[in-house]
Amino acid sequence: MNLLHNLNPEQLAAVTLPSQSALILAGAGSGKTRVLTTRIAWLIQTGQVSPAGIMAVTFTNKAAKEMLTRLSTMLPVNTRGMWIGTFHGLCNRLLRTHYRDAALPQSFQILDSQDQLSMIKRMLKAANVDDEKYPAKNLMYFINNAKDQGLRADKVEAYDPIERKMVELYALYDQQCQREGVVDFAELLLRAYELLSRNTPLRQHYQMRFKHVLVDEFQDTNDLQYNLLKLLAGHNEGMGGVIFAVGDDDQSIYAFRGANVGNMQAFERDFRVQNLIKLEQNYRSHGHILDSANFLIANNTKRLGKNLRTDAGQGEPVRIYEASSDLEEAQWIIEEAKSLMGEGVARSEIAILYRSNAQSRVIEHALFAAGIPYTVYGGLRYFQRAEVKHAIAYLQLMDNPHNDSAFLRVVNFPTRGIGVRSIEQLQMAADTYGISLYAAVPYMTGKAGTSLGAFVKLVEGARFETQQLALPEMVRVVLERSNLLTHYANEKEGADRIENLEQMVNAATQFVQEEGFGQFAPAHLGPPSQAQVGDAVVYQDGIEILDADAPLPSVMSPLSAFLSHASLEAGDAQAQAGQDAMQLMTVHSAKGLEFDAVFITGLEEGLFPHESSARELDGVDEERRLMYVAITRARKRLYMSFTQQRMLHGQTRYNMKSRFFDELPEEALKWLSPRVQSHWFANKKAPNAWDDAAFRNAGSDNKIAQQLTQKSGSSSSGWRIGETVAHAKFGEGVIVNIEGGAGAARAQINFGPSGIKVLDLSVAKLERVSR
DNA sequence: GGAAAGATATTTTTT
DNA sequence: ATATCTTTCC
Repeated sequence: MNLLHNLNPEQLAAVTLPSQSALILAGAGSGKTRVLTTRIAWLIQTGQVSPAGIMAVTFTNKAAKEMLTRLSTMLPVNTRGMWIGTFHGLCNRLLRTHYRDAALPQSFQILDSQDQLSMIKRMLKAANVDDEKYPAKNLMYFINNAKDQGLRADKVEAYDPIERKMVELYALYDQQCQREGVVDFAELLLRAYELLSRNTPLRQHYQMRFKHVLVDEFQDTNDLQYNLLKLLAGHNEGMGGVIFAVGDDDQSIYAFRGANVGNMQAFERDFRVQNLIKLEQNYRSHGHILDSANFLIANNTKRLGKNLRTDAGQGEPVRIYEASSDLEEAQWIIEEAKSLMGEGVARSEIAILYRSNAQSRVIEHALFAAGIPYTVYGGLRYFQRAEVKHAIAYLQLMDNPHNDSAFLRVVNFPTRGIGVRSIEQLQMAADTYGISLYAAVPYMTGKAGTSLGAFVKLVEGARFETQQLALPEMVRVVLERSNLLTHYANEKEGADRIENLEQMVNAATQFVQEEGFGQFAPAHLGPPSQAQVGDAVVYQDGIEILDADAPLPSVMSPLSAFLSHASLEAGDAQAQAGQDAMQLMTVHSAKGLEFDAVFITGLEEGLFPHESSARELDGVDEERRLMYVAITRARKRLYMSFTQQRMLHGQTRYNMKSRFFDELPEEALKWLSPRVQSHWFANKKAPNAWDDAAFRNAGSDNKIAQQLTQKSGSSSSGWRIGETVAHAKFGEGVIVNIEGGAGAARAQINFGPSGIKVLDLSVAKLERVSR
């Protein structure tokens, strides 16, 4: 079978590049994943590298899985042992293998964001810190931010007393984590980075091993991730590691969580990239859609530069609708969606996108009322649910009793008469001796001592009893001994929770099978020693290196592995009923997906671009990239909508239409509601709200528009709240409020950049812009 | 220990 | 409007 079959010239060039670092600028829908996986397969097939010499990094488990699946269809190799995974997954593997060198306990556990926050709250309380002045969330952000930049507390520069205190608390937090044997997400990466940078033989070992490092979504890397990659490639040591980075600066939408697009330019410079390949052939969208995307994104400066092209025809125009309210916007979406489904478009091929989650509600209501099946992306994932986290906490305590977060979560759940008072005492004892809560239990006396002692016995008993058991049975026993099942059985609404708990046995079974734990030593042998596995233990300069060919089961117990898995892979959201349903999601979560038809909703100033983006450096550029991502999700049909009036935080808001409309090519658009001319004011043209030609051209589409057009009344002044008007000095604005009766009416008008003005309607010269 | 009332915050998200 | 967290009261 020929791997290179059906690749276009750019793709082919990228796949078959010589062994040098390269940057692949891969536009939306340009076959990025295909190039990445084919490159790996090609390198292996041509004998340039063995599967063990490859590392491929992604950001999400989904992307990693996708890569593995595709790779195994291309090559007859066992992908299980390969180093393909997320940054966090691979760092976890590295740290498990070298836990001693990384100064971690063998069964260290991973805190998810929830655990991290609760741990910080606890720490603030214990340290008697004013949580008004130092909110736990801020501190968490501060700590993660520092770690994402590779900075320990002693390296963070503090410029004021507040920051100095935060740094102090950061140090305290790290100490506490170390004491408990837990690491947060950022710590996984930072630890791995420090491990490799301090331990030269180890670093060199991996540098020699990974001849080719491939990185997906490179524009999303943060500073720490980039530095880690540099380290692995032996960038400063002439180790000749080769990085194949694939990314798209135009789709960089995660600056808010530390992603640094600048890494792309830095990479080009640092690695003297001679091979910059642009994948600009788009295989997804029709012409008008692609033109819209190209036009829009051209408004961003600081681009590496890229223009997508397609062989598909122009296709349908992008349809735009101005609704009178959010409710009516939802109504319109449903009408259009129904007509699409009438044309044979599957429900699951229709996506409704919004900038923020709060917008989904109205749409959901409308869909529900119309009886159309839909699924909302996001929401609680399986391993995040309270009952599942409780069960996990018992397992965590059995594997590492010093995890205080786990301890506190279940010490009195289900209730066993251990109240706040007892916990306070216990906490004090733990603080006094600098030990974990679990370890402090023996110091407790009296009634508290008895009940806490009973809890410890419960955990120890469960551990003892399950020593001989395989993971799924172990889970089963824990569910029963913890009394979680009985507890929820007595609850009114406990049925779903019980089901989720039972589900955990299946999750464990599946995990054991997929990760190959079944064929290795059962749990009662404990984690197999390296000698038992006998797999490539290398000694260099007295430092023991378990070669990473050793699969996961040889470096950790099934339980530890399962707990890692629960933290690193939170699982799916709702048990998705397999039925054909419309897809609702934020623009962010739509990244990487594609649909036949896409609705981009709420295109209003303040919402999209979001108002908070105005405050951030290059914030609007990022919003524009977000819009670019949204547009490029669509294959055949694209709809955009905005509304004059919308409920937000319990208040009615009147927003202007999004500036992004002015950045789209007119000839690709079809305004379904009476046309709002762009830039008419700047061009000194008369407003022509009722563009008759456009209206007539709208044809059948407009039946819906007409039906839905708001008929509700204008005020006695002749103007209506929500209406867009133009003023000679202030430009376009939206009427936010009208005060006073006929004759003496004044209007509050939001002119966006010029602010909100109160104008006397009998004096001010206003022009209608729409309707 | 748990329900009820009051306070608070509300962009985007993965690991 | 609403969800979530905190305080207050039985």
